[in-house]
Amino acid sequence: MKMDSIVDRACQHIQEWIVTGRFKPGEQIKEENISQRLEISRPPVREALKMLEAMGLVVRKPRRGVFVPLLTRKDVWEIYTLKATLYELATELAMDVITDIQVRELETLVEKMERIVSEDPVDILRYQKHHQGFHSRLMGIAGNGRLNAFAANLHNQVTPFSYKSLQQKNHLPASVRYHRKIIDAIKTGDRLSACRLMKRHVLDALLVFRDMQDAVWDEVLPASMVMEG
Amino acid sequence: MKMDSIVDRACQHIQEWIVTGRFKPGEQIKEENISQRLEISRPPVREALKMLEAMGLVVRKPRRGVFVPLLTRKDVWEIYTLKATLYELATELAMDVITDIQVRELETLVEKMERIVSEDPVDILRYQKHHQGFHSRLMGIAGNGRLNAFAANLHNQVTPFSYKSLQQKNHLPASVRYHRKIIDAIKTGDRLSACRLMKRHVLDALLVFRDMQDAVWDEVLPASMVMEG
DNA sequence: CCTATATAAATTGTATACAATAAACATCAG
DNA sequence: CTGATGTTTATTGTATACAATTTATATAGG
Repeated sequence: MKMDSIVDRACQHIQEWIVTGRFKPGEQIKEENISQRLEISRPPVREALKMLEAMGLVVRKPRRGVFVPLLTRKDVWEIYTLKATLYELATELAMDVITDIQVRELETLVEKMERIVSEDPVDILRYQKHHQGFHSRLMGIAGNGRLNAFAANLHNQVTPFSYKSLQQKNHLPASVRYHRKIIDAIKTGDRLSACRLMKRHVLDALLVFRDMQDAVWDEVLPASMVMEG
Repeated sequence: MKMDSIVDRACQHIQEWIVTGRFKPGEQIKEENISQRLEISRPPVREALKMLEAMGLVVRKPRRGVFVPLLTRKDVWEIYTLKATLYELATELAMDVITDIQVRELETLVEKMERIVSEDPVDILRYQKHHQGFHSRLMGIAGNGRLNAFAANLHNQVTPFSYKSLQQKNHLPASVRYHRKIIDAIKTGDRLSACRLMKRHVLDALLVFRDMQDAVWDEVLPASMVMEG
């Protein structure tokens, strides 16, 4: 049963709207707009926006309003540098406690990813689903709640920008190869390789960004893109 | 000039009161208490508490109120595991861009720490000041704002618990030795050693925690303990 | 025709007021 | 005397109302 307060629900909704692109980078988020959309009054909306502000998912210009952040190249660098190290740590922690069954579950996901990429046409949404499943499952095995929450938060901060690049399916083969290597390293207990591969996999997304300098953000993402943390 | 909103000021004040132990772990933070102490009304206080909730500096029990978290052993493990990796990353990033002058500045701080530890009695507060100065300066050189903010946040989460252990001055010699080794590794450009030493230095604090299982949290810290981020 | 200023509209920032829920206490039955 | 139940009180949750500031627009002057 969901007994969240209306503030937490508002927070979830706004976050989803930001991450999925219904609110686009640079766009202003007006309190009254949200309050009548959610049929609540303004104070809870303000509290929700303050939470998102603390999470870095919106920025506040004093006396002007709150806006979806426009990430600079440095922002993207900051986020991916952190994300890479965090996922590396998750891999390290997970390998300390992972069971054979869990390894098999991860490999099953990788096999699904491989199958989807080999098909034509490539079902990107299904690939994304399994890709996210792989990483979120690994995070769960790592068992560090704060690590998980922060990594998910960083993910949400860049998703509105990275979605278009993910559609460029020319990067998928490289992605799936990384996951094959990672799961093989995990299977053989090669911690160092697994960690290094994971780090490089995340960092590779930075290269993807370089190609789409000034893309247009008019796409709307499916709700499944939002990471709960 | 500080033109923060009263919400941000309230947030700062409450955070300081938590980190310095004026609000103790487990204690309830009542909205009206804060509002009359700061001579503002309750809505801004609520917004400030929501920010702190998003930061993990307070926990909310629905319809009960907000409380200063009581960290479990797992919480402490989560925080220090993350903090160690984050400081390791900061060292790595800093070494990519650090100048000779900045290295000298860091070494000066280490020398001051060495001098203070060799004195009798040991001025722990002055030691702490330089110790924090060393790490925050290194973070600044690393140049990743999100890394800095998150590391500071983790630091603030454990400070109310670690303060008493820091008073146990038997750990200081080991601490200062670590910093000497770290700065030497930085001077010689030995990245791997510098990073490993930094990581182990942070993780060492976990051992300190083991000694103070069920300490009493009746101390009040100086305001200088609060990390701005 | 362009620019600057003044006025009006819209939006955020803050306070006051009310409703709902949970904890504390007292009262009464066993 | 102990335990349960009802009442009271305190605190959070939510809504409404008002103040302050900024931006957009319109008008007047150069």
